[in-house]
Amino acid sequence: MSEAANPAGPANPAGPADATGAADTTGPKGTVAPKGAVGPDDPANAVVRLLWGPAPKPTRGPKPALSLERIAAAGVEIADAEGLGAVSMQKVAGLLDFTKMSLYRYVPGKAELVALMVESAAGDPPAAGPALGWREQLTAWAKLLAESFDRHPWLLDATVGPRVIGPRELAWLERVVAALDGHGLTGPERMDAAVLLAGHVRSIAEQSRAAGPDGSPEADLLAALGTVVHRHADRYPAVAAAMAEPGGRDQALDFGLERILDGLAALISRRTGAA
Amino acid sequence: MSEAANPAGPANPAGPADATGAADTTGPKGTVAPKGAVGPDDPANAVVRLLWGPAPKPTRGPKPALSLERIAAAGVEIADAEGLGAVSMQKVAGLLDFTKMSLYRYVPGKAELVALMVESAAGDPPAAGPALGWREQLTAWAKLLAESFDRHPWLLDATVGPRVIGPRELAWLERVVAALDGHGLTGPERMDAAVLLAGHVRSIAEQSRAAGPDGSPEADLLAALGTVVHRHADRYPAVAAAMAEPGGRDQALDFGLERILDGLAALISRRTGAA
DNA sequence: AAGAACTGTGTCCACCGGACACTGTTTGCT
DNA sequence: AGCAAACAGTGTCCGGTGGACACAGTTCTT
Repeated sequence: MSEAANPAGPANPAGPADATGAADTTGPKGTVAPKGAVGPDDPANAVVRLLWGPAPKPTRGPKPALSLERIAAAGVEIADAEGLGAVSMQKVAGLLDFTKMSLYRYVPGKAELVALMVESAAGDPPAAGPALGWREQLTAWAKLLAESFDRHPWLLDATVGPRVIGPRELAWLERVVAALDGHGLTGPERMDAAVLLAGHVRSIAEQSRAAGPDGSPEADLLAALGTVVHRHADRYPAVAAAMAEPGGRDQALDFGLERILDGLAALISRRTGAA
Repeated sequence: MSEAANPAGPANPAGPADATGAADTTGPKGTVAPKGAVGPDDPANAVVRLLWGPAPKPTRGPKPALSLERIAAAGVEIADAEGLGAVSMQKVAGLLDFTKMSLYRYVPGKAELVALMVESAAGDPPAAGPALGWREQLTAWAKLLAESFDRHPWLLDATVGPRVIGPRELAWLERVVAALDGHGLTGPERMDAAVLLAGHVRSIAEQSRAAGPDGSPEADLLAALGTVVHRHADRYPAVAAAMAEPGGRDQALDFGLERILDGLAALISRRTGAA
């Protein structure tokens, strides 16, 4: 109880600034790492087993007092409140009244913790609605995904870079591909369409996070951008003019969505002959 | 010379795993931070001054031995070679044969360093070609942006989260908005179109990074995904079917681009009356 | 000449992820 | 019934990180 006693010791509400990415290509395991690079089972398959694997065993030692679910939930709680940068092993452990190292009995490392958090926070995709047309299905899908990003903005940070995707995330992909089944698109095209759609929702979520709720510190960034553009209006005339026009903010999601769906509709009607 | 002597001491080619985001909303300055939250000049305006200048002063002390350009270039060099996660103050300083703390004379913190790196690594957008139609301009723009992400994959990590955008980045935005001028779109619509386009290129770049060059460790992730999908083909039938189909990979960028441009063309022709 | 202003350095700190040896609990096997 | 193996949680340690701060050295202005 000595280490994780008071998780909020000194008065620093946020962790240290941290803008690093997840460009970990050589494997996080071991300082020496005698193995070549990616063995057949150790390096990235750990997270595969965690996300997909069967429960390891009903073995005999003492019963675990924790669970992957509780750990992931604690991480999500912290990330929701203070951002992904504030999620650390000690904070998560402290929230559960355990020591940091005990977490390593369940999770091989921080990357895997984040992967579990993503799976936990990503909701379920909309149910398969065979009655609806593909366009309605994809629209509902995009709106729901946007809500997910809105509820857990740190998902944007947690889902950059090469990583293993989990069952929940794959279920989202499945919904899109399934909705596009039987409209003349090839397999790769259906996948590409899914990426296109997800990418759009993602970038809109990022933009709306940059704008901030209203009086938030992020709002200053937007204001700063406005100031800067206005002050250099000679170098950026088109942007300055576009920003000067009044008009609906928060239309970005729908705008891009309509454009994408129009483009898909054009392709589909071209493929299926006519209407 | 004692601290930054041998930057590659123990044999760990990559830094520790790090998947944290940049969700720093309460200000990186000060452990106590007596100020409210975002004063009128201190917190985020530092990076604005850095990116948008002017050069602070031609003052009198000893002449600086470093420059923002050299520092940013060193950071870019490290990030290109080992990823953004490997960029640390000491590594950058070591590469320049300086001490870590000397960097803080030029750069208020790591976040600002990364911002400078982004500005330095982001190339220039294609020149304004008034002779070309909007569609050709946007196509060229997207291809060039994709190349930029391909040359510096860490840009994907460095450009997540709320941040101040720099002159180079704004120039990219300007090109898109300018290309769409005079085709019946409103200002916000032109901006939304830019976000749509940039988001697509971004997500494709992310996907192609996840796929990896060929025999890279990232390729294993893709293989793992294939295995997993195949093993759970009952739960993800549409994805399994789509992935089973042979067909062009690396078409994702063009596919989405064509869809988006088709969608924009539809809107434009609707707005301008006819073709 | 003198002093102000600035640059680069050394030392310190809190915190991070993680290794590892250790104690204590549980349980299956004999 | 006993016992040893297997497992859970802990404490301590380490290298690395971003950053604060006081200090020495250099240069320009007065």
